[in-house]
Amino acid sequence: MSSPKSRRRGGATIDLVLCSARAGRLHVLVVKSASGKPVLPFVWSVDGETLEETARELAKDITGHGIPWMAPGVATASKKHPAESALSVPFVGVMSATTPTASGSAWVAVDALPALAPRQKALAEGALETLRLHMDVAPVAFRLLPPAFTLSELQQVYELLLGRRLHKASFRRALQAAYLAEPTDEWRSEGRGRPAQLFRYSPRKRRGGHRSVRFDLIGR
Amino acid sequence: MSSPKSRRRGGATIDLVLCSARAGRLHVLVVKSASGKPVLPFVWSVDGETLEETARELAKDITGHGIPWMAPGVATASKKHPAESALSVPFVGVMSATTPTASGSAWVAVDALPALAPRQKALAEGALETLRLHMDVAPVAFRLLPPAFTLSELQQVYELLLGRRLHKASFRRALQAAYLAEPTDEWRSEGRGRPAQLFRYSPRKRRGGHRSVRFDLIGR
DNA sequence: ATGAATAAGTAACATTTCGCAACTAATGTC
DNA sequence: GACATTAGTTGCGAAATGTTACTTATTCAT
Repeated sequence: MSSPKSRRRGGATIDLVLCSARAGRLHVLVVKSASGKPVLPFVWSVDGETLEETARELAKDITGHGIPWMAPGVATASKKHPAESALSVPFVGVMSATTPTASGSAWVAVDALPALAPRQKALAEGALETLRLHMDVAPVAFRLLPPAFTLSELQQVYELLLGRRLHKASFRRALQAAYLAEPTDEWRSEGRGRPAQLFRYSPRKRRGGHRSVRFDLIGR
Repeated sequence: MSSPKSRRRGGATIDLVLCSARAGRLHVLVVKSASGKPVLPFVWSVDGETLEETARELAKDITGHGIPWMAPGVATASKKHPAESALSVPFVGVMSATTPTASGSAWVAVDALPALAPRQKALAEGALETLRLHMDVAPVAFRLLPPAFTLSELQQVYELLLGRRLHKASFRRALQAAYLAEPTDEWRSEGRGRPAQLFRYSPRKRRGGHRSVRFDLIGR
């Protein structure tokens, strides 16, 4: 897990919570530790690099791909870490469920986690909150999907993140008004029902773009 | 800065970015280090305590008061720290500008910071982003005010956080619809103009409370 | 005192957004 | 071909929001 050049700077590890959406549930990537137990990927903090740079390198080592969106999570020092690190600085990344998963790693649902070390379990469970915090301001939902996706898929991801069902027509109207997605000329037939048009994330420059006051979510 | 019981766990410091709003600008609390230079309050991470617990204790030591709202910031390992800590875990707290400031500490505007160590300067400059990230979901603006405040004061804090002017009537209607503030029977005369009624933050149980899709802020 | 200046607070109206239901369209299954 | 299933659209009433204008209460200058 720890490359030869790494030093145990500060006894802090960078822990990765890589997320994808499968079957309407949030999943995180789990690997096997040297002792065979399931762990979130982690690495000792490396001098001379940004924490996020280190996290992205680790992610690339594990998945073989760059991570389309990533944000820092909530640093945690309490509870037991698999490598006994004093402090974990988590990074929460998202990727498409269609990205091939390397052997030795597995996607597990966050609401049915295996026997992770307590700290890593808490980090994984905190990932959804981090995603929710950023989803209004960053293309989190879009990055949980492959480059081409259907609007139903996008809506399902939003429903997963928000934890509630959405209305189809309202969802599409709002999306269109924001000029965030562009239709491609491709269609996908999922078996039953009418084929769906594929869209691409392509934010166009918008006028206005001023955020308004939002009282409705304060205090639960 | 570092109490006798503290150990340099992990070479990580907890750095405090205490914020208040004064004259329409965001201010942070700066203290004098042993060598006389201005620094953000910090402490070496303490074993057996939650990071936030440690941060709250430090804040109480510095200000003499509890902090009405606090959130973890973005952990940073790059740039120079005043104590050469390998890693900073910042906490961003807010308090009323009316809270008496202890001697030896001073409020400075974030857009006119003194010669802080580069890392702490970056932490202070990142505070506004952290506040913005949470303001829709937590009573950040209310906690930047004293328990009793006028609606104009509240609006000014929102304008500071959002970075733009708001319309008075819309602001008040939205606030009323959210059942977040309760009028007191007190009024305050600020010198010129009609006296303003004082309000108190008192979130009442609301029906619904379901958050909606928000595309309008994605991708700047 | 009277009235200008200033700031708080309200009312009314146009515009936009949103929730909802009903509808059309394209595909697979029996 | 009838039917189930999923995608996508349309129209309407309700609710939220932006804007302008107005009223109320106070200080300050004359």
